[in-house]
Amino acid sequence: MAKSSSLADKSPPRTPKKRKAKKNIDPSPSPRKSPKKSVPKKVIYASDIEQISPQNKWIDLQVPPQELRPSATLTTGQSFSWMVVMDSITDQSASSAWGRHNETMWIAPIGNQIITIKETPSTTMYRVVHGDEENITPFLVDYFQLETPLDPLYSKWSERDERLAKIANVIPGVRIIRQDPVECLFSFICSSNNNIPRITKMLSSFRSTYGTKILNLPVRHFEDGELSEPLNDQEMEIFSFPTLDQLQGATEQELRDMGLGYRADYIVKTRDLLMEFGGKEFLMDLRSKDAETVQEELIKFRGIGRKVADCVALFSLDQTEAIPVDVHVQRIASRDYDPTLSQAKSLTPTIYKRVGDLFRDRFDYAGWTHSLLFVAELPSFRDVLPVDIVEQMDAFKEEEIQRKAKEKAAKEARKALSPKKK
DNA sequence: TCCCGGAGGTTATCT
DNA sequence: AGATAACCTCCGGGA
Repeated sequence: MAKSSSLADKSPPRTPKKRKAKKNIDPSPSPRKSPKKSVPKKVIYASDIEQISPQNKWIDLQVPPQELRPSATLTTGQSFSWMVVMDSITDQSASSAWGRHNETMWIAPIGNQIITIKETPSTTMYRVVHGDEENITPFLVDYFQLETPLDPLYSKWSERDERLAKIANVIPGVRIIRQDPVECLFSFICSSNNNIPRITKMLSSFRSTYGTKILNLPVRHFEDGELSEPLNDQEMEIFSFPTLDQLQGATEQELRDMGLGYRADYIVKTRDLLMEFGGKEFLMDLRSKDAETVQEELIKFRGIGRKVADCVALFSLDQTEAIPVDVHVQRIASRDYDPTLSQAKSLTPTIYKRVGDLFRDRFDYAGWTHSLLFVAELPSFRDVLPVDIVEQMDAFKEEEIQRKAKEKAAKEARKALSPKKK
């Protein structure tokens, strides 16, 4: 029986081109890579933002820390839209929200609005910086899924897992955000084999190339603890995330030139297939489908494997049991639930499911649980965790280094022994 | 200074 | 089913 499916017919086998022999074929060897001349960091400063649409007041979402902590929710890598707003000089502001929990203020374009969020000790506030104030509260209640009480989930998880209980105790309010599926889909295609700073950069140029300009935000320089005056000559342009329609003209070459790399091809093909399937509506309909169907449908898109599919499912399609398994999640599972997992050579489909099941078997809303455990691993949360938890993490990390070194040595030895086979 | 491997994966090919 | 190489690009650590 022919092994080629109709899908395979459409995508010709990749030409077995070999890797380019030469490594650095960069045509322009970066004229002068200015040697670490400390570039002043551009920051968004709170008092500058306050002056935009001053008639719009801060509104209290009336949600206690146990139910929502933006500092632990916007920093987990589930959304690439939120930017840190610096609200004091002591704040060592980063430009992206990734991995930071000491911040208290953020700003993001959501749809065609720009919203800023402020975390206080007792609640979370928001202010509409740009756009219609109407109905933003219900929108944010939906966005943060506040109708799903988090505290009872924390309690149930904690009963089930002593270690998690210790973490839950010190990291309240980690939630899954309910994002726009189209944005989520394209964003996570960009995340493959990639790191957060670069993903953020790629998406930023993606937005500015195809999205709609919403507003200019004033920026300042921050260097050596000094904050400059607002830079009148440069502002940060904020764009909406492009709609499917706005992406119609995008070509692979164009996307490559933007620095998306081989993902350029994925974006174009996914756009086309999504149009064929019915566009955004197709994705919205998946919200009411079961987990397997959602996986199955998402994996049909180019550039979307299990991991990315589960990201999209969890972060935008209401699939509360979806667990995006990456090397980090596998580490957690291996360390805390099933040591035999460390034997696994690679993240095969079987292992992938096994890892996810370890969470799903223990916890309701396992995708949400995994997020809390994932957050706990971020370096910036070390100082709030109990000592024994941190020690255990470090010990395992050390073990892992040893194991890897051993594996590497064994591999080298094998290679040296085996007669070079071409 | 240069070079290499890894970074929150996916795809195709080969056992 | 599992293992492996290739893939854009950027960046930090080791030689």
